[in-house]
Amino acid sequence: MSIQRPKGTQDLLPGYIEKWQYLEEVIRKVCFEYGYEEIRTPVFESTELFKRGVGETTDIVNKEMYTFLDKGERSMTLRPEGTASVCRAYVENKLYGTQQPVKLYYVGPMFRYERPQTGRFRQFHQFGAEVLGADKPVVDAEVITLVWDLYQRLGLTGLEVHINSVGCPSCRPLHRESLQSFLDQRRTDLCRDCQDRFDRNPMRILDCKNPSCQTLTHGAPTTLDHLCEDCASHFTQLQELLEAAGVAYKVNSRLVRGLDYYRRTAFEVLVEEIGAQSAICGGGRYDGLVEEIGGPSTPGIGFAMGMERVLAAIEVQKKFPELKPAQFAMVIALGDKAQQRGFSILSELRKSGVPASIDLVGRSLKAQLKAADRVNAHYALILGQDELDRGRVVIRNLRLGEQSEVPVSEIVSVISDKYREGARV
RNA sequence: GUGGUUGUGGCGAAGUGGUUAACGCACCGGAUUGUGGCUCCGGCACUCGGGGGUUCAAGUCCCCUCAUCCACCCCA
Repeated sequence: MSIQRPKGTQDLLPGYIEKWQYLEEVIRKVCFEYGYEEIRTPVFESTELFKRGVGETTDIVNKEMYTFLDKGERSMTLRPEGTASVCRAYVENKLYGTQQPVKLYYVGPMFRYERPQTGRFRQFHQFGAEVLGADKPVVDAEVITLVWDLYQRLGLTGLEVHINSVGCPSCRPLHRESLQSFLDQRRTDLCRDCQDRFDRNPMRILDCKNPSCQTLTHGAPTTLDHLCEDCASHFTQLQELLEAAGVAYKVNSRLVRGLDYYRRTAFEVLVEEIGAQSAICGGGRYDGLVEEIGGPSTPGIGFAMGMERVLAAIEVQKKFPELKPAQFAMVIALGDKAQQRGFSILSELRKSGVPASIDLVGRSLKAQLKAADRVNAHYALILGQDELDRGRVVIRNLRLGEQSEVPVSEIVSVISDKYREGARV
């Protein structure tokens, strides 16, 4: 058997790539309007960055990273997410020395070694945004609003925006303690994973999907019950701002995101209809991350959106606009002499910005018209020996099935005029 | 890492052990000689994912393997 693409990767072919281009276009537009600028960082980084930035206890670092040694024996890793890289770039390029906050976004491939399934790939794509250097609740609100706004523009419905506050280093220990004492006597009834989590990261038990863990944690103290004054007011203000912006959110006190760095605000956007992997966006505040990576103490918040999943949602909800690429004109030349003339006409058309093509494989007139039809061309410019002798070109309107003749010298201006008029028929 | 699903021509899809492996779509060509989208006709598979086995005989049964898809874990 011939070589095939690696498991969990995909070839994005013409016919579908237009949908990606459309999504990227909307993303860039929204980001521009919100004043976010693009950043591009390497697709691989020192392994250490992700160990520190994502967290040693996470599944991503423990079992999902594409790690390799380069020829200089340095351990490198294909980026599993974007936030760590953006923070690294912020520190390395001393963006903390510029006007704060810094508002950035990125679009690109991420890599995670996992078993593929619906909405999950080994190479997938994320759109993400990060705001570094601002800690007020408005920032959180703006970021969530951006996400919401983007989904609105894409026409998506039935979305659920879940928000929560996981507290900060000063209030989280209190929650941890009270949660542990709540669960202590039923500890052995928890699933195996949660028994591990009990000491390591008990908060995650709240988020466990195992039904028995869910009943056991029913009525358990949540982080919201233990927020310190600052965190509580931050969360309240966030909600007020989201209401002001018209974002339909739900407080979900069991929402605990997987990455270690989250602080205070955590949020997630879910859609049904796209399979078991229903989260199309996840994010939160990470005020300690930049420092963890060796930079100055800097607050930060951001999110990552799975583009494949967003596209799947747009697809099932049938919200893609008409995306039909069309060649405006097809030059149909018969014979070598006509081909030369036709080729020169074609090149003039292209110079004036008209999308146009010519037969490249020596097809018959009939076959060329068929081909013109297939690329949705508006006009066929027919040039044979006959026309050549008389210095004229046949213009056939393929939509109407009507045709007329025009002198060769005028053909380019006639067609480009029609193109500019945006001729629909 | 665990569980299940599927694997026939470019795509979709028949085929319930036995001569030349249906059909649809797509593609290419043609229907009195230079005009498309409809219709009609014709062309287009020597590994039925790969390997091994059972049998007189296997796409059809068994084993192994690879790939795929779906689900769990976790995540976007």
